[in-house]
Amino acid sequence: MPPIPELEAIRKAQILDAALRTIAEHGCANVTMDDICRTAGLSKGGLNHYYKSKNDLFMAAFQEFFKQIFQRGEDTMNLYDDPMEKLLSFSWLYNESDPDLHIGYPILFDFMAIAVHEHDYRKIFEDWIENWLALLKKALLLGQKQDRFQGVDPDAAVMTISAIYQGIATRWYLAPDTHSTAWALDSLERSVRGLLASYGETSQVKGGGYHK
Amino acid sequence: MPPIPELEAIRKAQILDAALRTIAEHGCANVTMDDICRTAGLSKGGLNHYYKSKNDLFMAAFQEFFKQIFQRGEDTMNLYDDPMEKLLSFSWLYNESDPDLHIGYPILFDFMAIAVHEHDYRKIFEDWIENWLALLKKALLLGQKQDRFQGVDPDAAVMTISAIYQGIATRWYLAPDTHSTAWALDSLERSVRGLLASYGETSQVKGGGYHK
DNA sequence: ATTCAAAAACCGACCAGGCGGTTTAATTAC
DNA sequence: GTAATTAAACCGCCTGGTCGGTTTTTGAAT
Repeated sequence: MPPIPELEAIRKAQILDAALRTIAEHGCANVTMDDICRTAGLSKGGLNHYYKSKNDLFMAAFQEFFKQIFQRGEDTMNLYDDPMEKLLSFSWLYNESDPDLHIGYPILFDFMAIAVHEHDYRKIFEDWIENWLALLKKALLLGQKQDRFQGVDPDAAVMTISAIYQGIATRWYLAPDTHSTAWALDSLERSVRGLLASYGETSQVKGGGYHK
Repeated sequence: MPPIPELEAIRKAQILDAALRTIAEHGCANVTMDDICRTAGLSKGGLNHYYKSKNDLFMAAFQEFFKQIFQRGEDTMNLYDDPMEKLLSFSWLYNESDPDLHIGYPILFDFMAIAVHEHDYRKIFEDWIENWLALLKKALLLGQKQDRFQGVDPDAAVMTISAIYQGIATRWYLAPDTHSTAWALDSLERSVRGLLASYGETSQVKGGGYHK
């Protein structure tokens, strides 16, 4: 008989949270089940009751992670009305005083390294990206409904914008001494505005030389 | 007696190459010394003669990797005379039929995941980035000497350009089904041109709303 | 209300396998 | 013959997963 129906959900959330924090601290390669047990305040057997294997736990933890991060992005974007502000609303990714990010970035890097080799993990990553793109696309199409971003190819543009976010994030997090937050924010805005403007100037940018 | 004096250099190169290929195939977390030995055509004892520990070998392998990649970037860039062409000359990073890249990307992802936690690794990454930035900066300054890229802040701009390369690369490699090579090349060119143009339009892009 | 049985939740000692590193034996070159 | 280099057997540690046992909770029976 289940003592309380929601106990399982509580325990699982507790374990996933512990797993994510432990992975972020030690890195996937070095983390042991014992570490996670200790962080979660459970024994090996107790943990095993909810997740059969290490891989099961990791998969669940990563999915939970991506869900949370995306939710935060969506919520933050919805705070803005202006399409361009929506597109630039993910600047919270470059907030060095946000403790969640110091868990999130290590996990993301670890995850991508695994995704290179493991198909299941790669699929999760791809789906996550698809969600981001859909979110950005909504903002971009809203702008086009207001006669802005003329000539912009929505699908290609949101892929690029999202990639720019990621590129800046990579440098901002891994080489913070040289890549300041101010640089990240300025770069993001310049790049995104520049990209969108590039569609307006010419329908085909390829092949032509650059003449100021 | 060493049959040939330069045997050590040959063996080390052979081992490093084997290590890089093995890491790329299996991922850092799963690779064993035995794997590398087998790939290198050496025994455990033989390998141990040249590299005392796994960590020694990995450090050396990663340094070798970054050296090679950078060398290739520098060589390729030097094939071009036009500053803008130089800035865009790293498009070989998005050549899916280049077998070296299918070794390079896995290694880079693995390396970054480790660099998050290990200071020594992070330092190698930062130095590598510094080298790229210096390379790009040379091209950009050459352009400014030709009265192009006016108003562009060289240091900030090359950081952004380099970050854009990385962001596009991340998506292009990890989600190739949706992020085609054509998209990568087009995105790169649009983003870089757009970024550089953004400096010319206004000296301060921040704070203002976007009005088409 | 109290007792009791059954099921769920939880614990932690234990085990087998795999790993990095070491040591010992064999082989080669001169 | 000897020194140097390679090969392979070996060792000890660590880890993930198992498994019997223990506690806790529930619901029914008295």
